[in-house]
Amino acid sequence: MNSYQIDKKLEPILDEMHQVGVKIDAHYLNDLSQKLGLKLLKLEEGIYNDIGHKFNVNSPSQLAKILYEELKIKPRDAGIKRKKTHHSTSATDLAKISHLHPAIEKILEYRELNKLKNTYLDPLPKLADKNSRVHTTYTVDTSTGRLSSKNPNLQNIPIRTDLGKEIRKAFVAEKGCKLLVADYSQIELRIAAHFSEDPTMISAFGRGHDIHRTTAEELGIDRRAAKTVNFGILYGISSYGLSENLKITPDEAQNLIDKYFLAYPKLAEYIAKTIKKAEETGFVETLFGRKREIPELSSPIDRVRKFGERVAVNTPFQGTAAEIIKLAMIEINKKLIGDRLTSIATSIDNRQSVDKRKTKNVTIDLPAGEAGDKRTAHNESRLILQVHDELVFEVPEDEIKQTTEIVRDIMENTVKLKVPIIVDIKTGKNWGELEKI
DNA sequence: TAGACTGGCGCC
DNA sequence: AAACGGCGCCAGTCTA
Repeated sequence: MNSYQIDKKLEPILDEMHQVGVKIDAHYLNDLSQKLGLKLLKLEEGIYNDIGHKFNVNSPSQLAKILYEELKIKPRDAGIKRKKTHHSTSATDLAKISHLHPAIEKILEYRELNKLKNTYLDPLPKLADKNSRVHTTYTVDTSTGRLSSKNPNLQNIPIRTDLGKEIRKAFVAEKGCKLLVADYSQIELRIAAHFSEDPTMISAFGRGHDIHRTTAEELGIDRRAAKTVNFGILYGISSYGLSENLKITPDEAQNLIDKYFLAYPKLAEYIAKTIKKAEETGFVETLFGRKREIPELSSPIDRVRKFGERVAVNTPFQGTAAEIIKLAMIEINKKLIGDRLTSIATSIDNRQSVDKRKTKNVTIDLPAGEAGDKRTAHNESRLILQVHDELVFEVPEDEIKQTTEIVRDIMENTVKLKVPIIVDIKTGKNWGELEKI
C-alpha cells in the first residue's frame, strides 16, 4: 500500500471521527474563563500603572513603540531583531529585557492568559453540540502528509503550562467511559535511525535506551539540551537556529552539531545524501512513497536554498511518521469494527445481521425480543482524536484492557522498522489527568 | 465592512 | 535581514 492509497482508506475514518466528536465540560470552561477575565483586568491595570498610561496590550506595534521609543530600551543590545513593521515583542524577546522594566513580566503573563482565554476557553463551549461534543474537521492537505485539524483545531489544545493542563481537563469521556491515549515514543528519531541505519542510534533504540540521554552522554551536555539538538536534527538543523533555541552562540551551536555528526556518522551521511538526491531530482520521498517537490533547492537566494535543504531533511521523517500512524488508524478501526460485528453476531446468534451494519454508531436491526427492535451502538471503543503521534479513544470502562492490547499491538507492529516502535498508553476520565498503564 | 496581512503563539 | 520542520487561530492593523 502506498501513501496515496493510505489516505484513501483513511478518509472514512476521519469522517467518522468528525461525526462522533469529543465531549467537553462547557461549564468548567466558562467558570475558568470568568476567573481568568478578572485576573486579566488586574494585570491590565498593573501594566497601565507601570507604564504610566493606557494602551492596547494586544497590539504589538503599540507595545513596541512604548518599549523601544518611550522607555528607550535598546533592542539591538538585547539581540532583538526587527520585524517588517517594528522590533519584535515576542515572548522570547520580551524575556531578554524583562529585567529592565516591571511591566514586562506582567505583559508576558497577560499574553499567556489572554491567549488561552480567547483561543480555547471562550470559543470551545460555543462550538459544542447538544450533547456537549465538539466536532473537528481533519484534512490531509499538508505538504508532508500530516493531518491538520480545524474548526476547532483540536491538535493544539494546551498542555505545557499549568493553566494549559487545566484546559485539557475539559476534554472528558462520556459516562461509563474513559479516554485512552496512545502515543508513539520518539517516532521520528526512530525513523531517522531506520533510514540512516546509524549503529549508535540503532543500538540505543534496540536496547531500549532513552535516546535523549544517549545523545546527552555522547555530546557531554545535559538531557534537556540534547533533546533540543535531537529535534533540531529532525528539523534540518542550522547553527543559528540551534543557538537561538539553546541560548548559546552560533559558534557553540556549530560545535555541538559537529560533535553530533561524529557521534552519529551514518546519520550525517544519510542527511547529506538526502539533500544531494533532492537537489538532483527536485523532490524527496517518504517510506510509503509520498513525494514532495522542493523548488527552493534551485533558488539563487542562499536563504531560500537553505530552507529547501531543511525541508528535504525533515519531510521524510515527518511524512513517514504520519504514514505509520495513519496505517495504525486504519488497522485499529478494522479490528474494532470486526470485534463489534463478531460480538453482535454472537449475541444474537444470527450472522446474517452482520451485513446490515455498515459503520459503528448506526442503528442496528435486532431480532424482536432481543433488546427491543432497534438499538444505537454507543457502548464501544471509538477513535475520537489524532494529534500527529497520538491517538485518543473513548472506551467503555469494561473494554479498557482489551482495547489497550489491541491499540498497542497494532500501533507497534503494523509497520516494521529496523528499530522497535514503542507506544505509551494512558487512561483517565479526562485528557488532562491521565495515568500510565 | 470584508478581506488580507502581520505578529504572535497554542500544539506535535 | 536572518526562523531549525509542520499546522490553525487570535487580535490588531491596513486597505479596498
